[in-house]
Amino acid sequence: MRVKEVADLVGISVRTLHHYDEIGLLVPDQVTESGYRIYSDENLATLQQILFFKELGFPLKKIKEIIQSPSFDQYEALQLHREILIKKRDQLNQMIHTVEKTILHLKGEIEMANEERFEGFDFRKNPYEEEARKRWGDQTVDRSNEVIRNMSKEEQKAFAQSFDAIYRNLASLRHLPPDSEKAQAAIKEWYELLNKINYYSLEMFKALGQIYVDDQRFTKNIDQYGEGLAQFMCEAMAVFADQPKK
Amino acid sequence: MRVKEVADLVGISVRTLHHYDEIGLLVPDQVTESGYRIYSDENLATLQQILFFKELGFPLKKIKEIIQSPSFDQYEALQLHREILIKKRDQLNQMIHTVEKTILHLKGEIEMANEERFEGFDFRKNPYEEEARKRWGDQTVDRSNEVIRNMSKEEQKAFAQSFDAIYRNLASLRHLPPDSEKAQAAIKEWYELLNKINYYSLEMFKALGQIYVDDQRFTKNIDQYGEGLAQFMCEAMAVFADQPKK
DNA sequence: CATAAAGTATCACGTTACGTTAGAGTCAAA
DNA sequence: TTTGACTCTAACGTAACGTGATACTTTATG
Repeated sequence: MRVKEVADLVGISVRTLHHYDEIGLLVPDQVTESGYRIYSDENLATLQQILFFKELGFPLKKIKEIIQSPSFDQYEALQLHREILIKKRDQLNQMIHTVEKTILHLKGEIEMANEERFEGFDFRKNPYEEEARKRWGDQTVDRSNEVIRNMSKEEQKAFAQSFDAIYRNLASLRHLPPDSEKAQAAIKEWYELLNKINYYSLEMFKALGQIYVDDQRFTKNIDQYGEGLAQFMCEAMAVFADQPKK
Repeated sequence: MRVKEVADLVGISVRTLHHYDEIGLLVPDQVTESGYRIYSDENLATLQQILFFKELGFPLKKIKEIIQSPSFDQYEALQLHREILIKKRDQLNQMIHTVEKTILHLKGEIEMANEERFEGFDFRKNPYEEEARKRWGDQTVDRSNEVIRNMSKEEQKAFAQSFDAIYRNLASLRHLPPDSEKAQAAIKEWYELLNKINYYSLEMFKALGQIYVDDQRFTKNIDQYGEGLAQFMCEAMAVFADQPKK
């Protein structure tokens, strides 16, 4: 299928398909000698996933990460889609209820507080991002794991020891406030060590801390060094990332 | 209520509130001497409307037009909100069904065509725009009516006569194809006459033609000159607006 | 086969709706 | 009084296309 056919079938623009190709989000399986994009059935299946995540409010960059994640599984994604759609339907029922209450309020039949006006309406940041991260991990983490996998045994051992040392140090500091000098010094070491493996911006670093508590696998692993360490690190990493810029 | 309180209550950013004030979409009822915005309960009610239309995919510019339309009525808007929410809920049920079918397809239990993958998903342009236009009219039309109302009686009479003449001419041409030379010449006159009253871009002109058939009031009025004239004009105006640019 | 219209490509500026950062002023609580 | 939170304006940046232009390709028809 060429661009117009796909665009018409799906209800998006040709420009959108061009754009998705450009950014590597949906690359057609084939391109003719004259440069025409040919989309396969597989491309269409992927497009469905893309459009669904987009509908849920995910930025394209994030969608790309998700569907290209090693652990991404189409079947699992569809299960999530179904769950979320059901959740949204329930939310819609709540919204209908709120609007109905507002109508009654306008007719003077009931009282209504300002808070009630917005019940069921959720304008905050994409609430489904957490869900996706839990299922498909974080690309930065995945890349780090990849880098470590490609290290020599000696290098791996050296890093493992550094990891161990820092975890132990942090475990011994976890009774301190996350923003204390000692905690922050240890976190700085942690930040620098991670940046030896793979580039982490402060923002990524902070998000990683959040993953430590959100993802049971990380929490379990880290809390071996001391109960509550994952939570402590999460907070300390946020402080570190949020410190005033120099 | 000041910006942070409103932002936290509703789940939007302070920046958004600033932006809405800047573009005149939501202007706080009060501003302190130090320049602080103070939002009233009435402002919150308007914000609810704004956020709802925004959730439905309306551009802010359009939302502004709607809520500032002379015929905008909050009660009516809430009724529409309720209708649309119910529609969306039904659509969600369809989407759930489609996803479930996709899951079965993936498990090899059923066959599925490409078209079926996207059933219930609607990625086209805002489908609720028509609904809103029907209820709250078109700002350009409203402004034209306003201009005419402020004309002297002589001017009004002169324009009425010009309107009449063009309608009659077009009525006599409606058996021709909308893109015929004669039809297009008459439509050009119509375009120029309207632009004497109020500025119409080609895009607006085309949208106005659509209003002639969508809005019963216009259809009735125009079809007095000849059955099907509104439809004919709609098509001819679209041709005129879409003609190659010179 | 020739032609015209529809389809397709790339390029690049424009649009919309904020997000983000910076620097300065204001408010409220301790 | 001090400090931290809040608020303001200004302005650049970002994401995701929309739009218009120009040139090449494909398809259907006479």
